[in-house]
Amino acid sequence: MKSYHHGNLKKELISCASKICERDGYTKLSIRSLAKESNVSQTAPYRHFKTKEDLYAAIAQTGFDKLYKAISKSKSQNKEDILVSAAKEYLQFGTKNSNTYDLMFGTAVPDFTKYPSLFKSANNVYRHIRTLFSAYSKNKNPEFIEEKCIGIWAHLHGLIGLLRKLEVVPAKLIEMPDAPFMAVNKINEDLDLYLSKFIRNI
Amino acid sequence: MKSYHHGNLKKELISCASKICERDGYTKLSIRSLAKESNVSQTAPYRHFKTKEDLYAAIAQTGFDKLYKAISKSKSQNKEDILVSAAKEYLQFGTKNSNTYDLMFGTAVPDFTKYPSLFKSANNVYRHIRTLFSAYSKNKNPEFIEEKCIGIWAHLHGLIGLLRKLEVVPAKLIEMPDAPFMAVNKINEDLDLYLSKFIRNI
DNA sequence: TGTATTATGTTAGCAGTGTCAACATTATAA
DNA sequence: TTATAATGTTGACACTGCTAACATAATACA
Repeated sequence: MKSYHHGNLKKELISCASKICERDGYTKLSIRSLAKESNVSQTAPYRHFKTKEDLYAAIAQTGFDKLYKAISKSKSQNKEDILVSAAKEYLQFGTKNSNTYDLMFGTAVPDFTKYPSLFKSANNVYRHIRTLFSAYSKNKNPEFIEEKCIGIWAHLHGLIGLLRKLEVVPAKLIEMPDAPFMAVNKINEDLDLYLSKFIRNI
Repeated sequence: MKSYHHGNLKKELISCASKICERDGYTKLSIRSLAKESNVSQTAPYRHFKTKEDLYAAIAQTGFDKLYKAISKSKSQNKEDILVSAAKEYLQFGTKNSNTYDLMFGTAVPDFTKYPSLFKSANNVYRHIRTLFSAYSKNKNPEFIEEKCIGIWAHLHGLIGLLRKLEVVPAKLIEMPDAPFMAVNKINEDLDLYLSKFIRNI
C-alpha cells in the first residue's frame, strides 16, 4: 500500500539521476524513465525541477561538492605534497567520474549564475585550489597567484578531457604509431611523477 | 521546377549542419529541421548519414580540418614565434568557435576510431603541434617532446573550456569577488603575453 | 542502345522525448 | 477547522531519431 505522496522524491531523483548520468552520460537521462524508476508518474519530477536543465544543475552541484571533498582530504605538513596530492585527486575524480565531470563542465548547464548554489559549489573548488597554491607559492603577489591557479586548473582540466578522448584501445596504436596515445597513457601510468614535476615547474 | 534528386545534398547537409551547430550548439541540431532547411524530405539525410552520430562525425572532421589550417598558417623564421602564434590560433579557434570545439572534443562522437577520416584529421592537429614544438625545443628526446606536447595541448584545451565557463557577465563580479573571473578575463585580454610566457616557461 | 542495378529521394508510421494544462490528494498555516 | 500551498496524476501536444516500403533517377554492363 503506497501513499499518494512519495515523501522524499526530490532527493531520490537527484541521487538516481546522478547514477544514471555517471553510468550512461547525461544525454541518456530522460525525465520520464527517471520518474518510472522512482515509481512515480511521468510528470511528477516537474514539481521539483521546472526544466531538465534544473535537474542537471542539481546533479552538477552534488558533483562539485564531491570534487571539493576529494581535493580537500589530503593532510600533510609539506605544502607541496598537499598541492600535488590535491591535483592528483582532482585528476582522478575527473577520469573516474568522467560522465559526471562532463556534466559539470560541459554545456548541460551553460550559465551557472542561473543557479546560485551550483555557482557557489563550483567556486569553492576553485578557491580551494587557490588556497593550496597560495600556501605553497613563495611569490605571494595576488595577480601572480591568480594567473598560476588558472594555469594549474586549465592544465588539469585539459588533461582530463584529453585522457578521456585518447584513452582508447591500445590495439589501435599499431595502425597509428603517430597518435598521441602513448604519451597520454604514460602520463596516466605515473601520475604522481608527472604531477610533482608539473607543480615544481610552475 | 525542382528535380527529384538534389544533386549535392551531402555537402549541403554538412555545411548547413556546421552552421547550426556553431550557432546553437550541437544538441539543438535536429535531422528533421536540417532536412527542411535543405528543402528535402525528413528522412533524406539518412541516405548520407546512417545515424546522427555519423553526421556529428562529419561536422567534427571539418572542424579539425579548419583548426589544422588555423594553426598552420603562421610563417616566421623564429621558431618560438611560430609556436606562440600557433598556440594563439588554437586558443582563438576554440573560443571563437566554442560550440564547434565542443562538438569536436565532447561526447557527441565518443570514439573517433569508428570514423577513420575523422581520426586522421584530429591526429593531424596533434602531430602539427608536435612538429612545431619539436623544432623549437632544444631537448630533442622523443619522450620529453611527447610529454611536453601533451602538456601544452592540455593547457590550451583546458583554458578553452574554462574561458567558456567563466567568461560571463562581469556584473556578477561585484557579488562574487572571490570568483576566478578576473584572472580568466585578464588572461583573455592579453593572450600574447600569457602564451609567450607560457611557452618560454616550458 | 537497352536494361539491370545501385544511389538517392519520398511517405507513413513507431516509440520515445520535454513540457504544459487541468485535475486530485495531502500537508501545512491561519 | 478550514483556506492555502505543496505534491502528485492524467492526458495531450509538438517534436525527435529512426525504420520499412515504395518512387525515381543515375550508372554500369550486355
